[in-house]
Amino acid sequence: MAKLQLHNSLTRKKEVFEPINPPYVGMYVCGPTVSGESHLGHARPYITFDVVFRYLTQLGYHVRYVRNITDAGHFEEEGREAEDKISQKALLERLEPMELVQKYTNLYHWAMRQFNCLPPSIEPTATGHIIEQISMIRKIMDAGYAYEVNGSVYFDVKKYAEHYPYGILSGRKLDDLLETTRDLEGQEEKRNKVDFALWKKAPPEHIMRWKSPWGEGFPGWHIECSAMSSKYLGNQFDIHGGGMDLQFPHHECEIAQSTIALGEMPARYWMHNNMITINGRKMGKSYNNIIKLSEVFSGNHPLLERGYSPMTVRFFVLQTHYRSTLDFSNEGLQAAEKGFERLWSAYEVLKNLPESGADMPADKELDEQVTKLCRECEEFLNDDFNTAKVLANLFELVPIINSLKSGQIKTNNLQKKTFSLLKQTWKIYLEDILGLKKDTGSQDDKLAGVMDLLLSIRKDVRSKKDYATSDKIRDALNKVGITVKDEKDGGASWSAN
RNA sequence: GGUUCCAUGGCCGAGUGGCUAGGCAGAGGUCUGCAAAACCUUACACAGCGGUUCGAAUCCGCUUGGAACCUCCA
Repeated sequence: MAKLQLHNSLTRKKEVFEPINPPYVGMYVCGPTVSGESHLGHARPYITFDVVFRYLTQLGYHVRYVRNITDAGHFEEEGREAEDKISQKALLERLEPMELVQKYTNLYHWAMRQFNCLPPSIEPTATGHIIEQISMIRKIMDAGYAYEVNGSVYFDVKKYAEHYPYGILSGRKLDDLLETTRDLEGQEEKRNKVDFALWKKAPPEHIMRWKSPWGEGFPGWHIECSAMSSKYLGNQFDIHGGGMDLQFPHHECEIAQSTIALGEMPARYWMHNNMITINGRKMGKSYNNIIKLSEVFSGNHPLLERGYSPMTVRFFVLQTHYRSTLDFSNEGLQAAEKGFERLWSAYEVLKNLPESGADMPADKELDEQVTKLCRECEEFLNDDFNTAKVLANLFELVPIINSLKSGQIKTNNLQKKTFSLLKQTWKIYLEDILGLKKDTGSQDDKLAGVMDLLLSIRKDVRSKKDYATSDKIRDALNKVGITVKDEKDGGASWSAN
């Protein structure tokens, strides 16, 4: 079996994946800040790492997948809004901070279910781990790499960089940073502008606050991930994932914190997904170009021609390699929608084909082609999770599957084992690993019953060549969004959109 | 300004030296009462200029254009 290779941001190379304690794998992925609703850009890492989680599991690893919820709020450390994002918004919305956090956590979970993302093994919250964070800060202070000023604690980056490779992950050089970092307000307390906060003193109006050895305050921007990942996965674990925009400073700071407090780098493999762009520009609050997930689904947004289903979005994301940027467009989504529909209906056809095949394939070439296309899927995923290539192979199998159904390709053209390999491949890759599923339409049993009746009436009138009535039924159904397709054997199928 | 990355056919997107992924849209055909679907065939490409090589979308250099990070960010 080929080995799984993944691109390690730390070394900027593809490396063979070797877990620290096989068959166990620890994976930590930076989760959302639940101070607002998730947008399309957020969907990418969660879908990406869902596939990583699923594939590692498929390979037989016992994966502990930890994905945090940032509910303590990252404050805008340097200036402009020197206040906790969550509490600020809470005031505006006249909600309790935790009420707000709960609301958006629920929404986030809802969106993840829509995308068919498996829940992580542990989903720790920052507010639930204040003690762990404080204790980690203390270790860093004891080691002499952090200092307290006016009830806040900062990490001494300059000192750290004298002994450790600060910038190892992001390729930054401290000197460059010292030169180029802008002068912003609220920096006076720091010894150097590259220092970052481990603990922040809470101003009087700040609602979210906890007691600490340094007075009342709240944890700094980066410490929660270090504290929680080490608590649940150990000082060093296998994979740390997140968006590329977290590589610096967030993940670089995590490395510094863990190196001092725990004596080693937190993760061996770092994986970063690229951004979703819109008109070539990253989707983000500061660019004012975000489309919330609920808006994507409903189509209720000026940039959207209409809504797109969660599976369309998932498919759209998986058609691109996770380290490339993915540009949003209505055209792209609509192409994805059609493509996915075609792929999925072929899968349904395949599922309904009876197990068959010959002992010796009548068409050896075809048999080999099918086998190759199926087998390559594993190879592609092993090559840094190339979901795009897996989908391409499945698409290449679509005409073969459809022809098997229509009889243009006889089932004895394939070997029995090839036939079952084909079925297995689609089940495992499409459903289990890529995590795609049928879009849940509005169909219910009652509708299905009504449709059965209508189609059977229509079949009767067609047998009498009463095409006027036949077309009337089809046209009327079309108007309410139900498509009827006549099939060669005289039957008909329908689908609602 | 510093660091890093990208530039593929009408659109989206794989692809790290030779064997021209794939999807959507387009064209022609088969099937069909018609339609849809399906199936078959098919046009369209590697930003520009140099270089390395028997051979480059793929390696190197330059130019142009774009992006990300350096501020919260997936």
